[in-house]
Order: sequence, then structure tokens, then C-alpha cells
Amino acid sequence: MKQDKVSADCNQQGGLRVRDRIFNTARELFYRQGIRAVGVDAIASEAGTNKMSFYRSFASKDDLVAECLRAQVAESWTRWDAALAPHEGDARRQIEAVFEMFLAKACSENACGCPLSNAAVELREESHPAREVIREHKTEMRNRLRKLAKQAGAADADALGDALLLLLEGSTATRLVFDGRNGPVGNALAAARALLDACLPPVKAPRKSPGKSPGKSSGRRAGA
Amino acid sequence: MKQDKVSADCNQQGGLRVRDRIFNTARELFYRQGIRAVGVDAIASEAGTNKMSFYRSFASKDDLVAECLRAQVAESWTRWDAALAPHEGDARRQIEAVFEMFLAKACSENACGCPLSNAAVELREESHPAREVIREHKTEMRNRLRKLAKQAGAADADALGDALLLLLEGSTATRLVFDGRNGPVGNALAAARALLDACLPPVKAPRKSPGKSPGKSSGRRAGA
DNA sequence: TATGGGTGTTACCGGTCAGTAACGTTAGGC
DNA sequence: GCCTAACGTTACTGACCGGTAACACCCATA
Repeated sequence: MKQDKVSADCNQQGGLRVRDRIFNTARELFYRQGIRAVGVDAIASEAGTNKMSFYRSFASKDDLVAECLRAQVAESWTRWDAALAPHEGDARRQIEAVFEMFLAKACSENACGCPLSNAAVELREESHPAREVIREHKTEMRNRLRKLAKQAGAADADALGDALLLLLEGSTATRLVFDGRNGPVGNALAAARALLDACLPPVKAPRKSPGKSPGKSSGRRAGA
Repeated sequence: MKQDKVSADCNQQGGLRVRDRIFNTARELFYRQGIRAVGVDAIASEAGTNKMSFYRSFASKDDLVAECLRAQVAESWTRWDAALAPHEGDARRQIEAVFEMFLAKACSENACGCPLSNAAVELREESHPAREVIREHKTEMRNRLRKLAKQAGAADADALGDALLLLLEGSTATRLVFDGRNGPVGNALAAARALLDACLPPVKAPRKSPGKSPGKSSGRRAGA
């Protein structure tokens, strides 16, 4: 009857199936406003449909949440691998590339933290299907950073990997309070470089004199 | 009538006024389960009273939330100052002391992140009275860290201060996913020390040889 | 003894939440 | 033309939410 797609949803996802429209809309709303703050009705109507179609596509809101986070995880690793690819064999450069990619996203205009970390704050019940997704992803992230640190030659690779993880997590977390331009995130890459300089063995060919502050160290430590 | 304090609340706050019992209970519940997950009814009954007494003491739930966070801020600075006091005049040692205090709390058994940062995730509406409290506190924390970095002699004190802030924020944030014993928080202090070693000018009297990994560096860099 | 502040109790309001039932409508493939 | 799957629409449930009204009570103080 009145199912005119005129108003529909402002975002152009006209060609998509209802399920996909709901899914995309949910991800956006969950991220922008928070999971608990967004109701099923709001998702459905924002997606240009209604609650019944919602429940024809998803068993429950909790299931949808978990699925949204799984999609987030997949996209995250896609970006991660894409950042690594150009620097195969140079683990330190790969770490920097991951940081650059990660921080670029964290700094972007409308970013408001990491969807997974935010969900961990909002969904505390251990039984929530999202918690497993979150824990698995963060554990994998930790393992990958530690592995990169090891490949880069760190004496204590686990410690360095964890330090890098803390910087990344801190960067996303602070974006809910500070803006991307003037906030502390702007100094995250320099901090990572300073940490790499401090924890990685010197490289053969010195290129620049070592900077004494994280704000200036962009090359590798020249050697003892 | 049946206002026997027998069952009351399991925590022993029998002598306290209703308002204080509600306040303490709310802080605990908000922190443990999340702000949006805890209703006014739950707070009141857990405090051994009822909703009417709640609204005789607090204008609204939002007001209570803001007041809980303000109390959190006050306690936070008290701990902060107490950590600094024994090391007056030694800014680097003060930074380490702040980290030790902060991380001890973050690592403790039942810790689940920073109440302020968590609230920033849950309460996104810019008009919420809690947001001002959060922003002000995090800004102050950033300023204090930058100031300490400057006093410690960092060439780029703002960058170092921000790096330290990111480590602290990352430490609390990851506690919602990892446990305190085996999680990345365990390497936060070493990371901070490595950063200080890298960014601070060498101290006069060398005490130990500089560690190459954040896991081992506990003294200061010995000199050029 | 009288007063009043702090408190408990019950019942209620309007709104929103997640989730469901029953029924119509549309469009595509056969 | 018919069948089926996808989708829209309306109406509903039961629970919970934040917040309020009205009244009863206890106890300290004056």
C-alpha cells in the first residue's frame, strides 16, 4: 500500500534487501548512539521498514548486535591485512603502517571509539553473545601485535606488543571525550615510534639522528 | 512498620542516612553493571529503601549519575596527589608513582575500567550533565600529565604527556576484556618507563645499564 | 506534649522496551 | 494464472523505565 520508498532512509541503500538495510542501519546507530540507547523500533524505521521485518531477519536484538560486531571484526582484519601487505618482510614498518591506518580511522571526523570496546562497556552480562566476539577479537589483536613485535626483533616482544595495544586502545577510548584534531590521539603514532626505537635493536644503515621526544622521532635509532 | 534493617543491604552501611546509602549503592551498581543497565528501582531496593526516598534525595537519575561521577573525580585527584606527595621535586619519579597507583587500581580483582570513560561510552547525548564532568576530568588529567612531563624535562612535553595518557586510558579500557593478571595492563608500567627513558634527558648519576625492552627497563637511561 | 523532618508504603502515570500474532500486499518465476 | 517468498501494516503482550501523589509512621527536638 503505502510502501512508497520516497522518504525511506536518507542513506541511499535503495537496492538492498530489507535485511541488509536493517543491518547497515543498526551498525551505524549502534556506533553513533550506543547499543542500549537504540531500540529495535528505531532501527527498523530508520531502515525504512518495520519491527516485524526486523524479527523476520534476526532472531533477537542481541543476535543482531553480535552479528554487527562480527562484521566489524571482519572489516577490521581486512584493513589490517591491507596495511601490512605493502611492507612484507619489514615488521617494524608493518607496525607503523597498522598504526597509521588505525589512527587515521580513530581521528576521522565522526569517529567515536572502537565499536567492540564500546560494546564491552555497554554489555556486561557474561552471557551476552557479543562478549565472546569482543574477547576473541581483542585477544587476536593482542596476539598479532606481539607477533609483529617479535618479528621486528624485540627482546621482550610480548611487552612491546602489549604496549602498542594499550596505545591503540587508549587512542580509540579517548575519542569519546577529545576530538580527533587536538586530542591526545594526535601523539599516538609518535609514541609508538618512540617505543619502537627504544625496544627494537638498531637497524644497520643509520638514516637520521635519534629524536629525543616522541614528537620528532620518525626514523630508527641509529645504533649504539 | 516493616522497616526492619535486617535484610537491608548486605554491605554494612547501617549507620548511614538514606541518601548516602543510595549514593554508595548507585556508584557501585553503575560501575559494576553499567549506568543504563541499572534502574532507579534497583538502586533503591539494593540500598534497602524505595524509589520515593530516592526521589526525595535526588532530582533525577541523570543528576545522581553526574554526582556519582563528581565524587569519582574527587577521589581520583586525592589518590593522585597522595601518589605525588612523597616525591616532591622529582617529576619523573612522580610520573612513575602515578602510574603505579593508577595501574594497581586498574589491575585489582574486580576493576572494570574507568567509571568516567565508561560513562562517556554509555551517555552520548551532549546535553547529559555527566558529559561536562567527564570532559573536564579527562582534560585536567591530560594537563597534569603534560605538566609533569614538562617538569621532568621532556623536550616535547605535550607529546610525552599525551603518550602517557593513552597508556593509562588503554589500561583501564582493556580491563573490560582482559583480566588484571595476564592482561596487557601488566606491561603498562614498563611501557611508561621505556617512554620516559626515551623522551627524558639522561640523569646525572647512572645507576643501571639501559634495558632494551619495556619489560626490563626499571632504571633511567644512563647517558649518551 | 506538640511539631516537623526523615522515612516507608502503596498505587499510580505515561512512555518505551523486546517480541509476537494475524492478515494484506507485492512481485517474480513457473 | 498461480504459487510462493518477501515484505508491509496494525494491533497487541508483558515487562520495565523514570517519575509522582497521597498517606502513615517514627523519633528527636523544642
